[in-house]
Amino acid sequence: MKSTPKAVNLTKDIPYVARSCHTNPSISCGDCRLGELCLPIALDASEILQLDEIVKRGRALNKGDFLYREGEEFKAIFAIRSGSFKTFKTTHEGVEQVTGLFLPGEIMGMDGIASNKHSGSAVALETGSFCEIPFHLLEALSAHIPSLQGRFFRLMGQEIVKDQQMLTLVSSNAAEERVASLLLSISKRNHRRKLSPSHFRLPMTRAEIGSYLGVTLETVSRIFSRLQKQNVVKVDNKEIQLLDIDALKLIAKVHND
Amino acid sequence: MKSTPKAVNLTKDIPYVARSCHTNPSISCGDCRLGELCLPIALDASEILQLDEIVKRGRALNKGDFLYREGEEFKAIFAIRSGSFKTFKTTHEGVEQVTGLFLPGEIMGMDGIASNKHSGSAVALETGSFCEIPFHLLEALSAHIPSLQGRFFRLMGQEIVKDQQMLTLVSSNAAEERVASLLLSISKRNHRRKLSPSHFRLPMTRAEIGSYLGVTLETVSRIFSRLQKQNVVKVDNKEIQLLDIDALKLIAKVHND
DNA sequence: CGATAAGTTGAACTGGCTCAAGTCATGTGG
DNA sequence: CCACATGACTTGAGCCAGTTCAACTTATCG
Repeated sequence: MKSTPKAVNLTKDIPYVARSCHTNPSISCGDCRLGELCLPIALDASEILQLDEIVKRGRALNKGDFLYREGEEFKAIFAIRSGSFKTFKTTHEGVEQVTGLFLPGEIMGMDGIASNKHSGSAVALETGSFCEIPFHLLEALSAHIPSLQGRFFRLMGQEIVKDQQMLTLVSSNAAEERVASLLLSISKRNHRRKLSPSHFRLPMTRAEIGSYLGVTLETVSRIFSRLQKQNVVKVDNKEIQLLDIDALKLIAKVHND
Repeated sequence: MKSTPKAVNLTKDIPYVARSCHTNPSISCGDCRLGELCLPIALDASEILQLDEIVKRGRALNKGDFLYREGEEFKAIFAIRSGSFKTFKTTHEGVEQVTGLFLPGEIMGMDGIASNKHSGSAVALETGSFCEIPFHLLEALSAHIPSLQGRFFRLMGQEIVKDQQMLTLVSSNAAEERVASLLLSISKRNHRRKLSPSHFRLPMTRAEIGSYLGVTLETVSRIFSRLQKQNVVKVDNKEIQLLDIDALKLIAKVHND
C-alpha cells in the first residue's frame, strides 16, 4: 500500500545510501532517476551541479497538505518526487474546481509566474515529496545557462499545450470520452516513468475527477461502472486496470499516438 | 505552403511615415503605442532597441489568412498589431475547436515552444497586421538581457493562467455565464487598449464563439437574444454594446475586479 | 443581383444533472 | 482491536439545460 516512509527527518541526519530517488530526500538531481523527465533534461553534468545548488529537497507531505495556496506569494516552483498532487481554484460560491493532476517528475507552480501570486492552490493527494526551486534563483541561473533557460521555456510551453488540450477535451467531448482520456493520460505518464501503463491507482476521489473533467461525481461513477461492464477496464475503488487500451482509445477518440 | 502571398515586402521598402502604430508596418517597438501591453514592458530604452533589431514587422493579413498551421514547424512568436485572430485545433472528426481569441498587443504562437511544432493553427478574423519575432533570436537575446527573459517568463505564465481560467469557465459554468464572461473579457482588454469597454465588435461568428465556449451556435444566439431582452446588452449582429456591466458581472458570477 | 454564409427562432429530444437512498471503505477513540 | 462515525462510492428515478434538426430571415460579397 503506502510505499512511502513515515520517518521524515532523513534529510541531513542519515548517511548517504543509494535508495530509489523519489523516496530519498537527499539525492541530487544528477542521480535522480526522474531526471530525464524533470528540469535537468538538456543540461550537461556541470550545469546539473549548478542547478543542484539552488534546489531545496523538500520534506515529506501527507495527504491534504498544501504546497501553496491560492493568492499566496509566488516564491518557487515545485518538482514532484513522489506521490501525487492536485491543483484547484475555489470559485466565488466556494466550490472547488480541480485544474490539474501532477505525478512524479512533473513541475507545479508555474501559475504564479505571471503575477507573483499563485492563481490556484496545490495539495497532496497522498503521502509524497518534492523538490523546491526558488524562482528568483532559477531565473538568475537561467540567465547564465542558456540551455536551462531553453529548458524552462519548453517546460512552460508544455504546460500551455497541456492546458489547451484539457480545454479542448472539456469543451468538446462527451463525458465518457473525457474519462477515457484521463485514464489514457495517466497510463501514458506512468509508462514514461517506467511504471505499469495498465494498472495503477487513480489518486483522486470521484468528486475530484468529476470536477477536473467538468462532470458530476455520479456521472464519473456510472461511466466507470459502464466501462467495467464492457470489459474495457476493471475498477476496484481507486485501483484501475486497463483491460483493453485500444477500445479505450476508440472511446476517447484518440486515433494517434 | 503559405496561403498568404499578397503584398509582402513592405517592411524595408517604404519610407518611414509617422502613422498610427498598428497600421504602420515600419514603426519601431519604442514608438509603438501597444508597447505597454506587448513584449517590451519592463525593458529600458536600449534594450528595446536591441529587441527591435530582431522583430520583423509583418505584412497585412486578410480575413482567413493563416499566421501558422497546426503541425507546422515553430519558428516565431507573433505580436498582434491590429485586427484580431483566433487559434484553433481540428479534431479527429474534422471539427474545428477554437482555443483562443487574440487582440492587439497580445502574443500568439507559444503553443509551439514545447515541441517545435505548432499544436494549433492561427488565422486572421479580419484584416490585421502583426510583428514576428523569431524564437531562436528571442531566446538568444533573452540570455543577454535578464529583464527580457523575465518578461517572457511572465508572458508565458500569463498564457498559462489565461488557459486555466478558460478551463475553469468551460468546465464549471452555465452557458449564459460563459457568454457573459467572454463579453467582460473583451471589454476589459479593450479598456486596457484605451478603447471603449462598452461598445465593440465581436469578430467571431456565432459558431466560433460557441466552439470557444463549449456550446452550440444556437445556444449563443439564444443567449444574446435573451440578454438583449433583459436590456443587459444590445446586439446588432457582431456589434455589441454592454448596457449594464454590473448585471453582466452578476450573470458571469464575477465578484471581483 | 443572386448565391452562399451567418444568424435567429421554434419544437422535440436527450445526456448529464439533481435528489435520494443505500452500500462500502477508512480511520479514530474507547 | 473493535465499533461506530464519517466520508467515499454506487445506483436509481425524474428532470431540465442545452442539443439537434429544421425552417426561415438577414448579411455579405463576387
